[in-house]
Amino acid sequence: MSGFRIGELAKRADVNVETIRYYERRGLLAPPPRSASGYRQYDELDVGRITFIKRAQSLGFTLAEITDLLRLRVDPDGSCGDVEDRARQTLARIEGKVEELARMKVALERLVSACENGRPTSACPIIEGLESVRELTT
Amino acid sequence: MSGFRIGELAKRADVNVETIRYYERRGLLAPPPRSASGYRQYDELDVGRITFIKRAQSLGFTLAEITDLLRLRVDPDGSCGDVEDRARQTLARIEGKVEELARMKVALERLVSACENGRPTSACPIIEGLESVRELTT
DNA sequence: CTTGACCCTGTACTATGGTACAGTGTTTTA
DNA sequence: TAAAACACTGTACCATAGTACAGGGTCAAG
Repeated sequence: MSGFRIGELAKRADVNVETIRYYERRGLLAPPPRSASGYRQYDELDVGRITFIKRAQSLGFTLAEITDLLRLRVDPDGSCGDVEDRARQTLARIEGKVEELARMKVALERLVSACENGRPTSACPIIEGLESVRELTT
Repeated sequence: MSGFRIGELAKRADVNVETIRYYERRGLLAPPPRSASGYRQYDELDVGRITFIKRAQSLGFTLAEITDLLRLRVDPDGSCGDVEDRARQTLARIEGKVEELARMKVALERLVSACENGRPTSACPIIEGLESVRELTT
């Protein structure tokens, strides 16, 4: 269970050292234990935490939303109605995102197949692709 | 086909007027025709364009990437190998995003069901849900 | 026992994606 | 026919998410 310092964590999670300290300031990462000389001590779990933050970000979540996501948990003695609500809201957002991605996928696949057939496409096939899908879907 | 001005477009696409002018400066929207007095003239298609930009953004694409996406099209006389490549790369990214969302979904669903059972969860169920999907199998 | 590679805090700067005027012209409406 | 209401350009400002020092301490290797 090797502990390591911030530079090593930055390397493993493929982010800047300053980004890690920034996440700590923002409350996305809990202040880690310190060595006798004051160096931050991390472990493998921290790599996962940062990777999660980066992925969530690439899916269009803001750091504020991710902060909230990371705090979502069922408390042993707290009521959990609120947690459940927020989790369900996020689930709904995720489903919406998946649908949008599916639409973009169809539009891009059409573009690729137009390519393969050597057919030119309209001025904006992406948007038109999305619109024609909507005709079929709704 | 009713043409309308920037304020009306902003209202229909639910964005700020300044955002539309900003997108034009950035090259995300082509400069529209102007009225005799110099007012920008838009139509329904522009609503779709802006809606697309907003959605792509919420899926984690940057304006630079969206600009590229919007320009993706098969040219009548240009070679299309490059267009196809870029479209395929985007398709791969989209598939990756869908997978990540699916993982987040599972983690959140587990959280909700832990909630329903009144069981407390660990310090960070979201990340742990993503990492150890097999243990505990709800 | 010093040099180089790290780490610390604190503060300043940057890029992206807008937003908000200021100063001026145009349209609509009371 | 005047005053809202809207549009124009240009420039300045803002929030978010980092990134980059400055000025200093720690520590292993040579």
